[in-house]
Amino acid sequence: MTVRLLLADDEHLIRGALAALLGLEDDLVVVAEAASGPEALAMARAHEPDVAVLDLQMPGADGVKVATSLRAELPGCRVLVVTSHGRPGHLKRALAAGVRGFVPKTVSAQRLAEIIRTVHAGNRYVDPELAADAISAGDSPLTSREAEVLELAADGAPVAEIAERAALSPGTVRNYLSSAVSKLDAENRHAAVRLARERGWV
Amino acid sequence: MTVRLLLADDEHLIRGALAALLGLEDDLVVVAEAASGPEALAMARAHEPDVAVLDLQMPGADGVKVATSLRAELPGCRVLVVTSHGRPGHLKRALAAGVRGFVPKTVSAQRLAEIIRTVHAGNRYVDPELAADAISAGDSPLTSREAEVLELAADGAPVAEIAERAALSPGTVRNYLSSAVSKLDAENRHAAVRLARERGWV
DNA sequence: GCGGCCTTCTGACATTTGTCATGCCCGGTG
DNA sequence: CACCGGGCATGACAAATGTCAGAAGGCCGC
Repeated sequence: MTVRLLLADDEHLIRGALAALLGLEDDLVVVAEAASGPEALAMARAHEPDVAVLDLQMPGADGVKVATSLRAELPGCRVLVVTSHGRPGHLKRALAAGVRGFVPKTVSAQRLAEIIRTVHAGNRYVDPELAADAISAGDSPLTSREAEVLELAADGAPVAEIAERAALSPGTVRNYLSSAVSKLDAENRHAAVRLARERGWV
Repeated sequence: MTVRLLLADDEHLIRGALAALLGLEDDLVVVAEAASGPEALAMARAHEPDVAVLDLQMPGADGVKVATSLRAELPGCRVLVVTSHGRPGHLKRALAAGVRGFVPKTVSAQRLAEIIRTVHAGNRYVDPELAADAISAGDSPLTSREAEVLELAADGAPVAEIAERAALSPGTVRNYLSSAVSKLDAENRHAAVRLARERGWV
């Protein structure tokens, strides 16, 4: 019994190479490839694969967004996410989106093939190292507004602009930033943004 | 006549897949693989490949640093850099380090094989799109101190800390930051850092 | 329904940044 | 040699930011 695969990754080099390698396994067959989020969705609808192997960072819509849509449209399609930068928060969000497997790109193709079979069999697989990171990083201590404001502060915008974009008073924005900074034990808002990014909380 | 290759990339998945695909070409043979900068250097010394295919972002030492060392130790070894995020400044630095080819990971393996041959023949190859970006981005308008201070400001450290780490007076640091911000036409130092990063100037 | 937490605001204050003018020392260039 | 640009500094001022206290409304759980 063969497993029908969808591969989605914006890097042609990797996608092609992966397709070739996985295709060598005689129980795996790559039925579709995509280079962006929307394309991955379209391909999934058209080919109804058994397992979708998605890169986390793609133009258009990231792996988690695609996984969410896929979950709704093709419940029978298992989703496996592959990523270069394993941030703890991403793992959490991916699992919440119904993703069945989460692995870093540092695994070998051989290993990936095994994991694809595991996922196809209905089991879950999460890279042990990433899982440990996610557990040790814990949950975000930020309230939703704090996270929202912090995100708006990410590109170095001044308070006035953040306030406008969040439809809040400037004073409130400063209060949220201040509490986020103290919760994250950062020196200032910019360090806070960096820390929250590292832990995948924004 | 076969071309002996060194592959260096920290992502096992990609490196392995690439090795397999390039190995299919009958005039290419992968003689060594590495997962980090230092390992790449060691492998190069041990196997003396004709062409080294290096990822730009690797633990230990990045592709450009490795290329520089390689240039000195193995002048006969051509260097080809492959990257996911094609920042204009990186291209410039890579060429300055004696790199013969610079391509994004969005090319196909087929295309990469051709480029390897091109580079091995002594020619240069730079991805046209990246070249266009590099030209339109122009040279960095920052003096070396401005760039240095901006880099130290990257993780959100306060002026006092930057001053200490750069062995400068706080006032001087602020002057440099101020001039960098105005040269980059940014709203504040943090936006300036972001812009400089995007253009590959830090 | 009371206590607790989140959201939202205001006002006040200390600190940090951003900006500008000005000055000195140095290495190169005409 | 005189001049200029870059590196480095200081001092002063305005603006932005960080911190704190206080207060009102909403929602949830007990």
